[in-house]
Amino acid sequence: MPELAEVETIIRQLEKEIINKKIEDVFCFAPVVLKNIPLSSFKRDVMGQRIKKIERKGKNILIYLSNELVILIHLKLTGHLLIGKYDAKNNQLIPREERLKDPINRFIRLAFLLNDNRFLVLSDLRKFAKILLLKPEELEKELQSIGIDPLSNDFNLTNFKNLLTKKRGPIKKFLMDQKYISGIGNIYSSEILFEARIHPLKKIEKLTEEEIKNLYKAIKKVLLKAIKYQGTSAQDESYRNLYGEKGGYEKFLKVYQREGQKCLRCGQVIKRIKIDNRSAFFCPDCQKI
DNA sequence: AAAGTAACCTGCCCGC
DNA sequence: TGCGGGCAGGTTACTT
Repeated sequence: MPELAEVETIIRQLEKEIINKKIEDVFCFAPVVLKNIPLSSFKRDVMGQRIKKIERKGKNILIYLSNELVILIHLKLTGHLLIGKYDAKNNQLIPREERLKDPINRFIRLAFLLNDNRFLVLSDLRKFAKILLLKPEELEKELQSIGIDPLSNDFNLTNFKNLLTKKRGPIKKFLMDQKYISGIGNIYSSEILFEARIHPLKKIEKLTEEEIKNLYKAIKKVLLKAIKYQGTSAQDESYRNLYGEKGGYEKFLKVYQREGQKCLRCGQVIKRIKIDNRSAFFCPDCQKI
């Protein structure tokens, strides 16, 4: 579900909504989401703590607590973080029957009750999402293999070129590999390569100077615009922001999920191929191999 | 060491 | 109508 733009949108909304709130209670309906700690310990360590800081590392959401512990949430493919879905009258999570009718809320796996009587909820159809509770040193270890953030100041053309020398093979694989650059997934890798006019199978070692520069610019351009429009909800039950709203970037997608449709730049038919078992969308005319 | 594959799960859609 | 196969935004563990 979420890539950098979607997680960044959620982070900004979380900062608005839950900073300094206290976690009063935790309800878990699928303990499988807690990957490194039993529910009972998680509740013990988290209840009564205040939320001090929210951060994004790649696609990871970090919630810093007043007792120095950090909740790490990764939404994987179908996770949603939602706020405020609760039964105000009874001051509880909306009843199960009601939840199951709602396409997003029917998959609630874990809920935090906050001291403003709202719930922060993790919904996740496929149960791939993970929640970890970490000490600072554990967090550091957990994040050590996460690559540079493409929005950070350190992500400049020189550093980008250096990274490219560390890997060979299809450029799309490189863009999606979180240990080099963090935050780019299947949607934006296709969109970035279209913007840069580079074929997704183009080998890193065959990229020209100009292509590298174009790719660098395309990464920033596409991601910033995607954040501006609060991410992409490509399918019906896909990404939602903290308030359950869809993203606004779908209407700007040029190739992703446009197989068989005409390229908006040249009219050629958009193709889909498999790279590393993931769909890659591209224009065979605009994007050079 | 890099590359491929299965696995984690659930639901939907398509064709037969 | 039912069933099987393929598909889906991500990552990791295991095998070649």
